[in-house]
Amino acid sequence: MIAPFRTERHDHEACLRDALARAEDICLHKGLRLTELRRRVLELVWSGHEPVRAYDLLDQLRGERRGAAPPTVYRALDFLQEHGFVHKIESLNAYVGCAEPTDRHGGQFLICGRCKAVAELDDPAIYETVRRRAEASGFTVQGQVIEVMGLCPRCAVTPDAPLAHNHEH
Amino acid sequence: MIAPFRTERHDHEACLRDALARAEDICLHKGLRLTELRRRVLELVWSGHEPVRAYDLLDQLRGERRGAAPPTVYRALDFLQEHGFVHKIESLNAYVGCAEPTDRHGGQFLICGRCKAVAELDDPAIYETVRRRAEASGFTVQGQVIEVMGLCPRCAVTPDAPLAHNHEH
DNA sequence: TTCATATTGTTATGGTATAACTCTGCGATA
DNA sequence: TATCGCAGAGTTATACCATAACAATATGAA
Repeated sequence: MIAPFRTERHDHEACLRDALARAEDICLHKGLRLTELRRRVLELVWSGHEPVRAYDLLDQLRGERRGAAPPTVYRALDFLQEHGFVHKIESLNAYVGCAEPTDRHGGQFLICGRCKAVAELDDPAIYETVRRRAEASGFTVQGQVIEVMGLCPRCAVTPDAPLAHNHEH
Repeated sequence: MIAPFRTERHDHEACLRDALARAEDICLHKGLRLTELRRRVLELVWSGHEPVRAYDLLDQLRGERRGAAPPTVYRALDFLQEHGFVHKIESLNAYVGCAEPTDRHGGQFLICGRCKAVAELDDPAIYETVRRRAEASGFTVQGQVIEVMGLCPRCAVTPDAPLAHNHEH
C-alpha cells in the first residue's frame, strides 16, 4: 500500500521534485519524450495532492505559452496517463499525479470530500477481491475503476478546523 | 450477488415491466412522486441493459414532449438516482437501471467493453474489503465507486460472433 | 541533408451538466 | 371557496469537459 495521506510535515517541494525526477528517469530508460510541455503539465498536476481539472491546467498554460488550447493539455494528459504518471479520477473529471508510475496500472483512490486531497492505494487485496468476485460471474476483468469517497484522517478528526493549504496535506 | 448478465432467454419486456412496477410500489410506500416524466425517463433508461447517456434520453424525450431540455432529463435522473432507481456509471457518463433499488446504495458494475452490457453486483465481500482497507489508512468511507471493465461471459467466449441486440443481453 | 514521424498549433465542434428564473398545478389552510 | 406555498417542470443561457481534423514544426534516424 502506497501514497497515503500527507502529514503536517509533508515537504511538497521535495515531493514534487522527486515526482519529476522519477518521470525524467523513467522516460530516459524507456525512450519516452518528456517534452517541455509534458513536463510542465506533470508539474502543474503535481502542484498539490488534490485532483486538478484540465481547464485549470489550460488556464495556467495560457499564461505561459501562446496558443495553448484544450488539445494542448489533453494531449499532454493522455501521454502522462498512458505511462502511469497521472491518473484520471473519473467521478471528478480531474487528474492527480501518481507517486509510483508503472504503465497503465489501476490503483484505488481515497478522495476526501472536505479538503479534496486524494490518496492512492495499490492494494492487492482490493484488486484481487474485485477480480475474483467479478470472474465468479463469468466476467473477464481488464481494468478497474475504484474511487472511495469519504474523509481523510485529518478531516475526520477535526472537521471544524480551517482547511490547511494544499501542500500541507 | 444480484443482477448478473442476461442470458439468451432474457425476457426484457417482463424485466422492464417489473422494474417499473417496483419503482411505482416503492414510491407509493415512501410517498415519493413518480411523475409521468420521471416514470418515462426510468422506462427509457431501462430500454436495455446498456448505460444510456443523458442526451440520448433527451433526444427521445424531444420526440414526445415539447420543450424538453437538458434540465428536464437531468432533474429526472437526479430524482431516480437519489432514490436508487438508476445508477450513474462515472467512467462512461451514462446511466443504468437498478434492479434492486434501495436509497443511495453503491453497487459494483461490470461493464462489457464489447457489447456494452452492464451487470450490477452488490457484493458485500467487495464492499467490505474496500471499506476495511481504506479505513486501515485512517480514511472514513462514505461511498464507493467501483466499475470493472472487461468482457461479459458471452463476449469472452465468442468474441467474433455478431453483437446480439440489446434485449437479448 | 533528407526524410519519416512525433509533437504541437490552430480552428471548430461535440458532449456533459448546471444556474437562474418563470410558470403551472396541487394540496394545505384560513 | 379563496389564496398561499411549494414541488415539479418549462425556458433560456451558459459553463464545463473532451475530441476531430488539418496545418505547421521539431526531432532523430538513415
